[in-house]
Amino acid sequence: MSPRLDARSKLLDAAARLFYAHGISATGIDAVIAEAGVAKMSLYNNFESKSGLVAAYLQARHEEWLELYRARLGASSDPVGGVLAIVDAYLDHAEAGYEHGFRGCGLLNAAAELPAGDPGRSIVAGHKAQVEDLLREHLESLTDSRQAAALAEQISFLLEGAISRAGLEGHSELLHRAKSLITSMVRAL
Amino acid sequence: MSPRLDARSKLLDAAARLFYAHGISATGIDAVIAEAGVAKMSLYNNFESKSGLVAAYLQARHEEWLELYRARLGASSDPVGGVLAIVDAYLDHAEAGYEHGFRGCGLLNAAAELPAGDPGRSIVAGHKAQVEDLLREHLESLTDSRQAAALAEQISFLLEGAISRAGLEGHSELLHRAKSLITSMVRAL
DNA sequence: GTCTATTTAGACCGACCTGTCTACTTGGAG
DNA sequence: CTCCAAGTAGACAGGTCGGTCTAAATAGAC
Repeated sequence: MSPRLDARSKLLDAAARLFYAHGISATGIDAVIAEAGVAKMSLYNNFESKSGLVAAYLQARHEEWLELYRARLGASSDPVGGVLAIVDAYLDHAEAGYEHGFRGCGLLNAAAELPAGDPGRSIVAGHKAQVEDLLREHLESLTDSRQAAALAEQISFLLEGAISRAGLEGHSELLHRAKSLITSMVRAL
Repeated sequence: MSPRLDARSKLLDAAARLFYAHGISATGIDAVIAEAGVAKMSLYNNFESKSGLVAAYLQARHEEWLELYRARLGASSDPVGGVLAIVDAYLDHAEAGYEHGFRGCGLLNAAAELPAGDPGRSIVAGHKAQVEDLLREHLESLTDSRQAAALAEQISFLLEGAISRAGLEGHSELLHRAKSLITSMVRAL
């Protein structure tokens, strides 16, 4: 691994921890490089600016979720399992060890503090749309496409709400309740 | 109205606009007093610190929602109308004129950028819990208390998710879709 | 008209912000 | 061994942050 890539990944790891725990604008450059253990110039050699680091952070969170999803999907590939893999990906995220507790979806939290026209908000909106799309694809194996689309929207709302509420409470219990609700909805098809 | 209270309400109005549009940590003291048209010392005569202003802002958003809800509730007081009054309160909020577009629930957005132990997060969690409680009370007139509690949780998740997604897209369409979904769920009881 | 409480504008403080620059060290490829 | 890209530590700049302070203006109570 080239040292340049090494510094870059150390910075992304540090940003992931600090941005998630304390928020983006509350986290300064100096805190990120101290947590990463690299020099300030290594940040500016790998990213255009703090905004560039933020964009990379958002992209990494999206890809991290996709990997959790794919790992869950590998285990079972029937349509019901596919829907539950999406829920479980969020559960895995919620139950990963966080220094300061679970605080909800990192992407949604980031969007909440980005200004109205910021490109980062599009990344987040795209992630949420993709999740709904994956839900719809699995559901189309279980019912007609009209109902699949409606159910995908409904389940994505349920999931989103459960994650937000769970993040406010700091633990994953509400997310488990959403999972059992979604499970019975999908099994009834 | 005493001038002191006048300055206080001008500050709260300005904070409401700026905190909602640009986020809390991205909004400086100087921006708030410029928007309010008052002197900096008027802020510190009325609030202990910026955190004090933020806490008052959160409280005001909660009370603002309660007033929207009560106004909607006055129109129709059957249980179904009670549930829909809650949804409509959020719709009224979403469709109020915002300088930079609808950006979701101001309370949830604020919580997203508050650090883990901040008392402001408890205010937000309390608001969400109270909304679920109001839902449950209305639903208990329509079904047994066990199902009322389960449905209240489910509807609060749906609402929360729809608001977040709608905020990402900048308009209230998704919230209308959630309303029609909730309407048919409640009418079926 | 006088007194008192409040608001005003703005200077000021130390801390922190993002971002740049320099000068030195390191380590792997040829 | 040499070279060079990448890393290092840290000073530095210009700006903004939250918060304090002062002195002048103002307005209501008496």
